Amino acid sequence: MTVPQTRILIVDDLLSARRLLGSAIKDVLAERNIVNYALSEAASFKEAMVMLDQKFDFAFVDLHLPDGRGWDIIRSLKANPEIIIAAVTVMDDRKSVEATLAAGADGYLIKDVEPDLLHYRIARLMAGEPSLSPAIARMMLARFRPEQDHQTDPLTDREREVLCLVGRGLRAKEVAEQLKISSHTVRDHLKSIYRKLDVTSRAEVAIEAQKRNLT
Amino acid sequence: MTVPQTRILIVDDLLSARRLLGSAIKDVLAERNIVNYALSEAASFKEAMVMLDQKFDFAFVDLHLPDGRGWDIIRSLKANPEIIIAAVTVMDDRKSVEATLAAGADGYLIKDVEPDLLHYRIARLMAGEPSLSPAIARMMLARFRPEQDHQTDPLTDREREVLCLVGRGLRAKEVAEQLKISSHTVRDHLKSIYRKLDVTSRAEVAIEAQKRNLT
DNA sequence: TTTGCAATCCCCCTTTTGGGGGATGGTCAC
DNA sequence: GTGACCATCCCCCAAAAGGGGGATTGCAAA
Repeated sequence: MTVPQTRILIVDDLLSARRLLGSAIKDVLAERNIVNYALSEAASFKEAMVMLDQKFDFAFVDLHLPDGRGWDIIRSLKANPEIIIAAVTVMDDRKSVEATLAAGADGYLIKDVEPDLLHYRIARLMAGEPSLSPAIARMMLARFRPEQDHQTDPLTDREREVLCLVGRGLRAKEVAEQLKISSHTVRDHLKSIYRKLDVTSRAEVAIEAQKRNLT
Repeated sequence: MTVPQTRILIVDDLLSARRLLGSAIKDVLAERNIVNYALSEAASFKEAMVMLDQKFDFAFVDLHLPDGRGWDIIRSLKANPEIIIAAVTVMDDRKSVEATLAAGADGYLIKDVEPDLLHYRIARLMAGEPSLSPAIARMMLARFRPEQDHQTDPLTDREREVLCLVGRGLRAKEVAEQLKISSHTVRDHLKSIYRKLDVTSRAEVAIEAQKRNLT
């Protein structure tokens, strides 16, 4: 029997949460006929940190620990690129979600969900598929949509074009060549953009362009 | 009986694909005890365009039509913000996926998938949850990860600080005040950043800062 | 110890920007 | 036709940015 052991880590300060997750995970493992596994648990940030030198195949990490940030644990665990990590937490705001995904999480499980759904998501996750709770997926989708309503956007079409190009880092002269207009005109449009968006530099314009997904 | 009718649109140039989708959708509708529905089909971009004045509750749109781009259909349909749209297509590259989500799609179904899974995803989608095929979800996740390893990052800590502030749109003088150093020094660091990142303007620096999540 | 590099400061110069002005022709609504 | 925009072009000027140079301190590695 030289089947490599499947190593799983659960990080959560609440015993009940660890139990719930643990049993769901065991169910999934049983379904997949995996018997050779080791399930480790950490009840705090500190406990987790001392386990980080070990290699795990899967990790379920609560983001809000009393003594530390789950994101840092995720980042450290991802030093092993093979690992699959799920963030486990209550609902969070957009910035937390993005930070979590940026840290390297492959899934984002909302805690208080029906057991069936939890089981399903864990199964998918362990099969190697990213798994996001619907609310999280919705946030991610929103990230890709140009957020400004076209009604509220005070910019004209031409100004948006200029915004886009300047947002890519082009100088006035380059934008002028691209649009086949005078560089004077480019700067005029830029002035309008500054006025309308209340900014005063190209760096800010670049930021605005990013916000509007005009890359 | 004044229950409002559920209106569904399928856009695909292949008859077989329309049949497959249609039957899966009917199954889901049956499951949810919805009998009062109308299923419309369009076999081409042109056919779809003439139907856009109608209001639909759900739409399943193939992206690659012989005579037009599915994205444009999605964008038009989204004029009704209540609609739920799924892009239906074969696997695509990252830019297409992003364009699709930006156009307003709530789901992204890969065509040649097991019928069970298709059924499941459609059910989820019609329940109002975003639904992405695993491969698509993976791409989206990748979008959030900082792509450069910190090892390869040639910038010093101080330079990263400057990068961050300039990336927020501050001018040299303002950065200098913030860091309590001379504006000369700020510009020196900026020069190093330009050299190391191979850029030549603050706008580009702002873009880089965004990429690195140093907002 | 010498070498290298990060961090700090300064000077010079040219180009670009930011902000103000004015001008023309076009379109669209009232 | 008279405003109200929009897009286009131009001028001026001060400030900022971009790109060289040189210099010092301190620290860590070779």
